[in-house]
Amino acid sequence: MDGKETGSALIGQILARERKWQGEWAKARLFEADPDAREKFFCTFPYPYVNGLPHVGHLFTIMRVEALARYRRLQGKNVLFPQAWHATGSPIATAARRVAEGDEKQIKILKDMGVTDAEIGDFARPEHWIAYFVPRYKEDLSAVGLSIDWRREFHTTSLNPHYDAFIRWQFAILKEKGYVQQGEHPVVWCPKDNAPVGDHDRKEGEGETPKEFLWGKFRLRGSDLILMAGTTRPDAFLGQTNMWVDPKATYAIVAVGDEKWVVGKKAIAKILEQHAQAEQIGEIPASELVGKWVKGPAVDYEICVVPARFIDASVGSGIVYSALEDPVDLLEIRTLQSDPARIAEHGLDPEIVARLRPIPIIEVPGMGADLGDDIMREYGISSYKDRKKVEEAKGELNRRVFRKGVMRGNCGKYAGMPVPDAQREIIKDTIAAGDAAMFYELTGRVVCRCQTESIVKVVSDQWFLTYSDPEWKRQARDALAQVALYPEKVRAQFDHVLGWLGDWACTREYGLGTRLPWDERWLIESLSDSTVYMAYYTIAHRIKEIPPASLTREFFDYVFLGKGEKPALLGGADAGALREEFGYWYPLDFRNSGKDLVQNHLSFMLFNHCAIFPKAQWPRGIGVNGWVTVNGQKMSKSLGNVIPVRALLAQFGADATRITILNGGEGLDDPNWDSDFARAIAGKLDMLIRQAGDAAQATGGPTPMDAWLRSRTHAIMRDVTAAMERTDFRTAIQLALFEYSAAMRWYAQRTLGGPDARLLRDALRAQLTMLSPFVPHACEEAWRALGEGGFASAARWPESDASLIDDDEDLAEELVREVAESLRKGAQKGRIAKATLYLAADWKREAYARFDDIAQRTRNPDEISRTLALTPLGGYGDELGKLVRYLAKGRTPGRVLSADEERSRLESAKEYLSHEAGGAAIEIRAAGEGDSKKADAGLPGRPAIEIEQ
RNA sequence: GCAGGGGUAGCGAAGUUCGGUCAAACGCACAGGACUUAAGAUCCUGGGGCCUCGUGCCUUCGUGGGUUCAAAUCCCUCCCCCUGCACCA
Repeated sequence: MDGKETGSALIGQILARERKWQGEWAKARLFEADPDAREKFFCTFPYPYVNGLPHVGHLFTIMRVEALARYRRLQGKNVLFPQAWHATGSPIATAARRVAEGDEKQIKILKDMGVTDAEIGDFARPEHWIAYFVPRYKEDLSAVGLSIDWRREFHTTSLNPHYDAFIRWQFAILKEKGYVQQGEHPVVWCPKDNAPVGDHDRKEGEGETPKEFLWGKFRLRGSDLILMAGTTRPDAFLGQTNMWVDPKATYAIVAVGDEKWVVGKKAIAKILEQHAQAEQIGEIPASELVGKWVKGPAVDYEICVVPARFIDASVGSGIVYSALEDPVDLLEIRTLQSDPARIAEHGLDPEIVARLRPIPIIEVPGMGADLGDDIMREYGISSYKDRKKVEEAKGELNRRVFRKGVMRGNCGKYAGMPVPDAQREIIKDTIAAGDAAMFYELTGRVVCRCQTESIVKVVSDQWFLTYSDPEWKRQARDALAQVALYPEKVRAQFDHVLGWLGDWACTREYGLGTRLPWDERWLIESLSDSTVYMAYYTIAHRIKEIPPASLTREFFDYVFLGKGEKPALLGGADAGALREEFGYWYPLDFRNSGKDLVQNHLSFMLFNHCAIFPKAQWPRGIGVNGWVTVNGQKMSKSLGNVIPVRALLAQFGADATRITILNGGEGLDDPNWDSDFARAIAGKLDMLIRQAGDAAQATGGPTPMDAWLRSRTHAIMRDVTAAMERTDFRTAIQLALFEYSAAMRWYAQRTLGGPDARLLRDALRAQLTMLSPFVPHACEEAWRALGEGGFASAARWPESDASLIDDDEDLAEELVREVAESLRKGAQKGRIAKATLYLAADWKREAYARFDDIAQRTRNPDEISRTLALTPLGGYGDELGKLVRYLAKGRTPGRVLSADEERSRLESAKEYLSHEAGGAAIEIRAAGEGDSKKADAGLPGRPAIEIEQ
């Protein structure tokens, strides 16, 4: 039999064991949570999108919920851990359509997930994706041994009329409170399909989005024409000096509302797509504009229209305004100013042209008033022909202005504002004043699957959740203030997000989901139908028995808000029981997700709870974690290292998988899946079970080491408990598994195999209980081997008894450990006949104590020496100096044991020490006893050792 | 670019809040030893350099500076990695 087969036999055994315990738990209904007299704990993992199977990334996030759920259960809480499935949105619908179209790529994706040829056809129907993936997803999570109450399982969308009714209720309330409003919204649009082009529908240009451009209105003197100039720098309106036009172009005159806009001809289509009615009513050559005066936004003076070689009438609006700030503009105006022939040719007034120069409006620290000149000097630019340098300089200047710029005193109400703030304000003000309009450009080329190039279209009847609403934001901040965050560090990010979140387009035209109750043309978008559904879990198992026809506004109002009379239900269910159950479980105590959801889902959850529920029902805890890496590598489809959960289970079993993933990291760091660790841990778990069996057979009575083991294990229990409270599961595992086991080993060594049987079993029981959130199957097995009844998963979390924790015990064992180590080393060099231990002199102990005292205020070695020299210890001169130098290196001693304490500990450890020294005789002497040169060399906690061979 | 989080030994990862007990916990991997017929498991030991082997010296915590008697830890510069920047799950 080769190694491989042995391995697979072993894993078979492990899997069988795990299945057995999962069966036992189910039989005992251990995880089915119903309201009772106990304190409750309600925790969730966001329902996954069911277009695939769980992988190691999902596993980490859900395991954090699982570990906490099991921990709280052991603490005696009534824990609800439910799970449901998300099908809302377009990916499944799109993928199903592709299957219907026979798309090879899509079919291959399904086959890679184990779908057979015969089954493929079924996936043309979106609902089949739910029917297929939900049971398999559940199978995987069950095989992990998660303590989920599966009775409450459900899936989203209109395919589940109960949930559908719930979401319609939620939106009815949001609408009523004014949090859903219609407005304009730019979307990437296919002119041929006449439909939005989502990322999934693109042949080219994934991730490209519409970018804002403000078009400023520059009104022509003595005319009703308005020159439109696009800009990304509206702050520069305040320093505007002139207009640029393309001298060779002929511009279009377009009627927009009751205004006549002058734009490049290509811009007409853009106006049509992004604004209402527009009609070309004429045209005007650039030559008729050059030399004319216009009045632009945000200032009260007029500026002159000037030709520029770099302007292309087919880009943007075709017209640009200038503040003569950046190198491109500056170089252009200077070449014009030094070219009288060209000035004449365009019929410009040379004096006016000569007067054109920048108006400093922005202060950038470290730069002079003339930003353009400054940056050109820095880049050593002398001519516009230095194209590359000019572009670089322009970019750098823009960056500096945006990052560090502040509006100068001449900027009126914007004076003193950082540039980004000023931009925001100016956009708002100029649009409000009718002096500007917002337009969009794509950040890059987008091509629809139908081969047509996409454009930006402004949809005017899109529905929004108004997350920009100041009052709503204020409430969300309140909700954030009262929520516990794990880790607390993410609060900064949440703070930022709540401020930054704007209105959210919450409806879609295409996909799966719930129809907007008052405008059935629209589907509710997937991030918006999952914001308060945790409440639905509390009644999910009971609501299934109620006919959908009974799920009215009044029903949900009563159950979730306690409003109105108890409604009578079809089918005889009692709405009062649902109301009670909701009241018992809500609010949510813990929700955990990856850090990517902070900026949408988790923040939305806070907002929507504020909108719908009273403060007492707002979420209490949010956990956030990093992104899993696999054996140190980033996980990605292209690297092919996205490991499905089922593959991990098959290779390592549930327990090893569970503990490995949680041991991979904590906090916001990206956790790492370490296959080597997973392989190694399986053996350790078996050992735990064997140890439990051995402990059950042990018969010994009390030993001198018992106080130490109690102290040590209770200290670890205390620390594990603290780590669990912080959801620092990695720390908890390190302590409960490795530190705790190390303590047990030391105890075994020191008692030379004769442990106190009761203490040993107590200690082991506590360890198994602490480990059961991580490796529950092995713990159950060990639990029974230990002779315990019931389940480790239903045991009582060990409570640390502070009165048993004695730091002196550790100190004393440290001493033994130190001596034993020296003896072992000595014994390696040759047989030891006798070892004599010389304890430290009392003056050294006093020096340690005084050093410790002084170190409270200073660690400066000179100062400490000087202070100590003034005490009676000063008489030890050089020796004292050496000691201080040694201690000042950083070894702050803290407490030291007395000579008597050291002596008695070493006496009681004599047998052990002798054993470690290969049977040598051990003698313990006071400092200076006898005439060995080692006699005075002992230090507190470190006796000098004289070895005779 | 902006916001947030990171960069410590072959690898993973503590330590950074409050500067000094940090050549750096713990684990994995590796090496040596014990046990064993052997392998595995288990247990013990070791892992920057130097030697006078110690209460020794030197060198290290992304880079380069600074503050301090003392910096992985505080301040500044730069480089690199992760997440998000929206209507998408």
